[in-house]
Amino acid sequence: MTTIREDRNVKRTAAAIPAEPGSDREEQTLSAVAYRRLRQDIVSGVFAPGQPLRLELLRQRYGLSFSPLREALNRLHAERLVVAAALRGFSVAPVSADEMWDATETRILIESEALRRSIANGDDAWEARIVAAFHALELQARRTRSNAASDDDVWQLEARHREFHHALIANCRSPRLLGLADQLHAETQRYRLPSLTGGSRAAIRDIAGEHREIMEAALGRAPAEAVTLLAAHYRRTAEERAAALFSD
Amino acid sequence: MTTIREDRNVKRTAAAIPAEPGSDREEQTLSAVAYRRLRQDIVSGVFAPGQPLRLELLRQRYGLSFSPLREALNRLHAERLVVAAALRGFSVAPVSADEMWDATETRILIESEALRRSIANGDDAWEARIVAAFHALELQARRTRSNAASDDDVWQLEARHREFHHALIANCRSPRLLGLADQLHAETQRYRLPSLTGGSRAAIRDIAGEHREIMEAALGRAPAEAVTLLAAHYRRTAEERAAALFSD
DNA sequence: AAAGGTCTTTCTTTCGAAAATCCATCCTGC
DNA sequence: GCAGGATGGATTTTCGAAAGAAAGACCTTT
Repeated sequence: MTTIREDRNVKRTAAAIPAEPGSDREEQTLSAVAYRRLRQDIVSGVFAPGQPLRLELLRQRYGLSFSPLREALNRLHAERLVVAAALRGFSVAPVSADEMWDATETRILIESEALRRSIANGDDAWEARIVAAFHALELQARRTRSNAASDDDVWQLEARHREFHHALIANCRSPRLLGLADQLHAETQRYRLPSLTGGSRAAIRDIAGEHREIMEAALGRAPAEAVTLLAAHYRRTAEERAAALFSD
Repeated sequence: MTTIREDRNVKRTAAAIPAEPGSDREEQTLSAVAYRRLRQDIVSGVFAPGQPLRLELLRQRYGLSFSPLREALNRLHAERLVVAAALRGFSVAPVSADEMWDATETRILIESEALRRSIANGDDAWEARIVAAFHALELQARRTRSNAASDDDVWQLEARHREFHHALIANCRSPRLLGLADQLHAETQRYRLPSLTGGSRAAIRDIAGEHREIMEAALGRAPAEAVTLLAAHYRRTAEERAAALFSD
């Protein structure tokens, strides 16, 4: 009891300070905390696909009350990461080959268009961001592959990968396309294979090379080629995952 | 004692009846009621764009408590129909020419792909549904135009229009594309002009003719042509609305 | 022993109030 | 006169409990 009140007072005070730029800003509401943490835990597989998300369990895990949890679950439901059955609560959305391919092809549709527009609007800052993201991704990939990769290394690699793909389409000037790309990224991310993250199969595919080709086509203002390469990149990833997860 | 048992038994029995098909099924939860009604009221302009959605107001209007209202608002937030500011509540998403065009072009992207796939997968039932929807739309359009159109006529016309466009893409076999099409339909519907619904400008454009051409291209298995016509149809509508609403 | 119905348990959903926050207004001190 | 801070009312957000529904346990009856 006391601990809770103390905690909350601390947060209040912190929230009153107007968010120093550059620093990790304090979350504004508990609903936002619940949303962020739940999304992360679903995408990263802490909760298995199909698993019922019992409110009492979540309440204990996150130390929150029902209201913010239900709000977060409703948002995730709209994003297709959880399914809801009336009067029977929420579950993690199930996975299947069909769902994975639907998410993958929809992602290709969205990001292809976003990439075309991003190239058309491309400027110096856009190019610089892509080059920087590619470089950071390569460094982190090497770091993750070489020595025994820590969990943080794997997490960093995913963040760099996300940033690289986001940088490519960042100049498309469509808030909807960017939002959908983010959402579909989260959905496809659920099919990521733990065994492959730094494993042997990765060597078969020259992922870094694929990234480089996409980047060069984008910077060279060759939209058709860039889109073809990007689609192939995503389809290869999906095929790899389908083969391992659904044993086609 | 007895009363309690009776009450519970009565409700059990009612709930146990498995929702007679065709009849208006009882809404399962109050959250679902709140979602449906709020969405309708936002799309149809009962709440003006930008207007704050005060919870107390909504509570009185719908006779619901905070919890189901907040859940509905969160879902609508994910659909971009309402915007949320932390600790300052929800507002109806504002409208602008930029937003309208983003919604329109995104809708064209989604529905074009869905239409291509729908044509590729098309079967007899799909064709029949399109023809039936087109016919029903024409009848209702005539009914709405001829005599003094009642509010119900206008509402019916919108429903027929929605069903026609939905029938075209219904066979695409992608739950995501269908869901996004529905969502983007709601967003673009907000820019509908009351003055034009049965008004004079409608005569300038041969909307029924555009619909017929799209249908014929689809039934004739000419995906490229169908997609071109559909995109032109949506762009013309958007141009009309931009001219009237944002006085370009 | 099986079928059918009733009770118990578990869980979701809803409610109303309490806590926390924002915003506008007013007051104080310079 | 005005900047700056306190104050009050309106509003959102959160909480914990009560109500409602589903699933399984249990008991009766045949």
